[in-house]
Amino acid sequence: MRVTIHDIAKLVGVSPSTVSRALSGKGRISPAMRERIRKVAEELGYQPNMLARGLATRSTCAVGVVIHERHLPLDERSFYGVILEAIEAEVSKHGYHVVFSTLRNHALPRCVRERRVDGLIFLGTDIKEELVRPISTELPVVLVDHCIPGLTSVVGDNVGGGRLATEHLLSHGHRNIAFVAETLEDPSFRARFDGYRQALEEHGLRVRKELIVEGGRRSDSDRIAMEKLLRKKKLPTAIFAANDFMAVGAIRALTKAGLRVPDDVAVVGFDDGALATLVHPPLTSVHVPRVEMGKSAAFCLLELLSSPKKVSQVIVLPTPLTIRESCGCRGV
Amino acid sequence: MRVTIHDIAKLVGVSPSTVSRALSGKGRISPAMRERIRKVAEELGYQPNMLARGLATRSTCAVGVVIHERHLPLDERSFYGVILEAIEAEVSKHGYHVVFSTLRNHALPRCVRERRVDGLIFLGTDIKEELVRPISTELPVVLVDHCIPGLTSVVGDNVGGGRLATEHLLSHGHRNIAFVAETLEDPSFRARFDGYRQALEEHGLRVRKELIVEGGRRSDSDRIAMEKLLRKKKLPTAIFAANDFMAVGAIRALTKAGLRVPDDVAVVGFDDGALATLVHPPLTSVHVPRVEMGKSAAFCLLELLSSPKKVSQVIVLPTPLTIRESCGCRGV
DNA sequence: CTGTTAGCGCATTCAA
DNA sequence: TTGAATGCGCTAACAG
Repeated sequence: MRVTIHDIAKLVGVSPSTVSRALSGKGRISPAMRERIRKVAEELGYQPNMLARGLATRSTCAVGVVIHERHLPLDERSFYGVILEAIEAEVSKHGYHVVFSTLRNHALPRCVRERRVDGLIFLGTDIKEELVRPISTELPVVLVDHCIPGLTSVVGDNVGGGRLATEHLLSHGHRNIAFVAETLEDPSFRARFDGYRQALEEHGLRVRKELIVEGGRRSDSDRIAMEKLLRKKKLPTAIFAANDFMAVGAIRALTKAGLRVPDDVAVVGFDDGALATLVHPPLTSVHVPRVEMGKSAAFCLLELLSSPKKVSQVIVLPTPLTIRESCGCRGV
Repeated sequence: MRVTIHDIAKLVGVSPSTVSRALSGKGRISPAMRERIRKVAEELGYQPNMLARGLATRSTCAVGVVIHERHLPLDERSFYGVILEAIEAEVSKHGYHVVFSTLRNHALPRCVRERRVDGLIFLGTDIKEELVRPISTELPVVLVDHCIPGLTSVVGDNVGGGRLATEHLLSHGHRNIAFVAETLEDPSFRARFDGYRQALEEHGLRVRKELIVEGGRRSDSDRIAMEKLLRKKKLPTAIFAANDFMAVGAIRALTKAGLRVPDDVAVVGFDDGALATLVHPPLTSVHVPRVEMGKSAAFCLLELLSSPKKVSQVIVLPTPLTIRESCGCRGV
């Protein structure tokens, strides 16, 4: 049995509540007594049982990080791992723990049912409003990479990034720019597409249906999409891919087809993750600040936890373009 | 305030302890009464407060998953994300939660100090024995990707995989096979190297120092290593890379240098993650069964949790070679 | 400033 | 089979 405040109280000759006050930092207590108790606690190797404390204070000092299983696996293609990690780094600084869980069938996560967490961060676009809104009335909730009216969320500037990428290709003189994505049903990809459209329209160009290809939500989505694209009679001179995975797939498919990147077809991706520098030519890509997104989400949640009735906000993080070579620029 | 067993008790007209028995499934109770209570609980939307239950039963229904910060980021280069996910999938089936945390400075993870978890899974090779052994006397511990005598661990067959990869290259007729790694200080990479050596020696060949290159623990380790290698007067005809990241870097560096893969230099990697099919040519790689590793680790831990004094074991998972094209085989 | 009392929500004796 | 009493380890309200 581990040492409790009772053990310390007995040893010091005070009451347990005095020990509690000395150790929890709350409540008035004389500095001398506090030091004495602290020392004994230290010597005894006392560690508070946070579950007990939580039961008494009705707080858990834990936040849930929930990701929908559709966004899995958390492998080389996903960037939620980095966000998870950033959240953990941030909340742990403030004494909070991370309960990681996967959302299956849009069912209420067990960690909230069991009241194991004080707040929740949802990762990804596949979060149903019907699920989140009821939760948000009981617990502070922060969304990452997704927006629901009235809820605090942290997102990258997908529209702006889409414009940036497209404008960059336009500035290289391209007029036939394809848009390649897994699916336009995903809100993030849709937003990136909107940016693409805006940029085109501002340049007096129209979105041409035959230049939009989707590969579907599947592991070989890139291959499917590129097969569709390469089958067209007239190939685009540039491709804006909705994420790095598709961009890398595009480069591979183009190379295989005997086309040179960027000379025959330029490619720009979106995410700017580790993949971008792993391919040849190095991928020009819209940077999504994943670490900042995680940090920011954690920060927002901690804020909500400390001041319950804070107003919700949408934090849009900038997504600058990281220029490498696949767009046709000379290597930096 | 959420509904508690007292509310149910009052409504049904029984004592709280009866409700507890009915709902927790433990203790004798008449089936009729149980059903009655269950129904009311259902109607009231009762959800047990697991922290309270944990305090009473001194169990948390949570396991900690700890990764050393050196193995971060959890980005496209890491495969611990997948393992984490597999662990969560497995333990959640049994009602357990995952507390995810990062190990900094080899300090005792807070989740164990605060007794928030019933058991612990350590991910990665960078786990000091001095840290883990004391913990393991208090809590069941399972190691993934790392071995410490007397502790249960789940690892891939690194030595066997190293042999397999090397033998495959030997079977292609290669005699000058380089070994490229981030660092041989890492036990996994060291084991893969040992497999490489064994295979060579069994074929009457010796390890040649000039064919072993390390890039160091850094983000551009692949570049550093390949620069070293390409500077040699005599190039190898094949490269066995200690992981996919280095293999991909090798392919990129070779391509850049005007060499063809696999015609001029064959390449085999290790991990067989998503990267392997993202590069051109598709990477032949030793498969590390990450999902199985996670599942297996979770299973071991759950077993230790249910039967406390189970003997420790080392589970070695097979690492077959996934043949694609970078080794010189025709595409499958 | 400190001790006493009374829970937090649940499980688990022991009687009945 | 059920109820009453007690405790898990800690905090908090109220006295003193």
